[in-house]
Amino acid sequence: MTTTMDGDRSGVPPLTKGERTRRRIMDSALELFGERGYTSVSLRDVAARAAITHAGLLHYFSGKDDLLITVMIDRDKQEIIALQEHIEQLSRRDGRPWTVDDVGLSWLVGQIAANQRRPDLAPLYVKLSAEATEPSHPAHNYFRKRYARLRRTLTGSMARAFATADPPVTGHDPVAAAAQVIALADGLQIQWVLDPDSVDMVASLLGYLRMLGIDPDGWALADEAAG
Amino acid sequence: MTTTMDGDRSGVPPLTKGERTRRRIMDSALELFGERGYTSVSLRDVAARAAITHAGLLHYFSGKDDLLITVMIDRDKQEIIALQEHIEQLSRRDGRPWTVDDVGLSWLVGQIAANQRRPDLAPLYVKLSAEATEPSHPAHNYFRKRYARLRRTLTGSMARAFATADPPVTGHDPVAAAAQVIALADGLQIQWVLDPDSVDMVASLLGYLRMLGIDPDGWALADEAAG
DNA sequence: CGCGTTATCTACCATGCGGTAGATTCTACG
DNA sequence: CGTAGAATCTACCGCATGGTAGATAACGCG
Repeated sequence: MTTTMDGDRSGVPPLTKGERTRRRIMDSALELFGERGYTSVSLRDVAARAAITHAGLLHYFSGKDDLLITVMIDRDKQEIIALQEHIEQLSRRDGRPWTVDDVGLSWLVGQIAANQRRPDLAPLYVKLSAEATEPSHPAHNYFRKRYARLRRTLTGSMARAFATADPPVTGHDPVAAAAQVIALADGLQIQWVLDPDSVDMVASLLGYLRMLGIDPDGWALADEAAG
Repeated sequence: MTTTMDGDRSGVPPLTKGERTRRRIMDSALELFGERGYTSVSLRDVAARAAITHAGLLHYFSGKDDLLITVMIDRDKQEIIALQEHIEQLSRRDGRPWTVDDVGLSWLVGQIAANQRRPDLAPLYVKLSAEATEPSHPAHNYFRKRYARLRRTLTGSMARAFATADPPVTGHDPVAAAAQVIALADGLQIQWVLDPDSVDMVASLLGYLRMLGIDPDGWALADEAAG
């Protein structure tokens, strides 16, 4: 259900047994949190999916909260790595150094497209970000920071897209547009997860960007999934 | 914390004791679900806020699920009534029969504005709609229907707004635009609930509508709250 | 006022929870 | 191959949960 046990790539880090188990736990946790949210998933649930006892799980994580934030931060790292690799790949292909500002928007759309095809992560973020709204939630601060970071990054991308559009876009505020495109992506995912036929997330996002004066038609949408 | 006990309006239905208790329970439930979501609120929590025992609560509702959907459907009824009253009031004022299509969009914006001022309902819908994403959730079907209804209603409003705009808007699909404006409202609320200073929901919504070619400047935004 | 109905309480149940303690099995390295 | 240390298990704790049973208290109508 998660990953095969012996899929070790040629030799470099032989990955001790404990590390493998830890990974298995984190994979299971990510799946289950996506399926049913944080609060209603028990440590025993996660442990069972990882073929372990819940006491065994607690050998690796100090508690349920620890498991959650560890998993989320790990997701972030993978996301950032994937984005950087994508940028490097593009730069190599075009013999030109692309930046985050250049590819941020197309990356966002690519992520949504990936979610729409292999629907694992969308429910995770939909459920968790809503739960984490409560200040006492263990992931509250994580999500505040995540959204702040996302807005910052996309503000840069938006400004860049405005500047390089043909004709250049002058009437819109990149800060507001960044928050708006994030909101749109989130809201679309809610409707889509509730009823996948009700809405075409990618088309809607691209339409929105075109409305802003940005032309996404030439984008090579990042096709690979996120991690 | 909820309503005062003797706020009975002049006489018509003297409201039996049981009915009053039932109302008190529903009010408490709505508050708590908004504060902490459905799953993590216990019947004892709700009962305590309603100054009753959890067993006493179960005299009125057959179970936790029953309580949830009863409360949500009740909210819907109040929402619809408030909308109709708003329409009638406008029609009386202008001596002209307004319809839902005429006021739908301004109503939506008014609701968001109300949420932004008195932040009770926004967290409720943010948390519940995310939880209800899971098909086994007791409110899953409720939310599917709610969103479908919302899209239908706003599609009409959108078409009307496009037609009556100056100049009339031709390039946009009312169906897609309806889903988009709902998504935008939802997504903005997530960011706003997480960090109220991060985003101006009303300004963002109005900006979006203007971008569509709709001019909301003349709207008399519905100022009163919803329930 | 009397009394049936309704509302509410106390007490209980089985279940599942997060977390801990300590015994036991397995791993991997010298 | 032996053994220290890591990994994992069994067993338990206290607590909260949703729900039930039945006794008791309050209401409100005749």
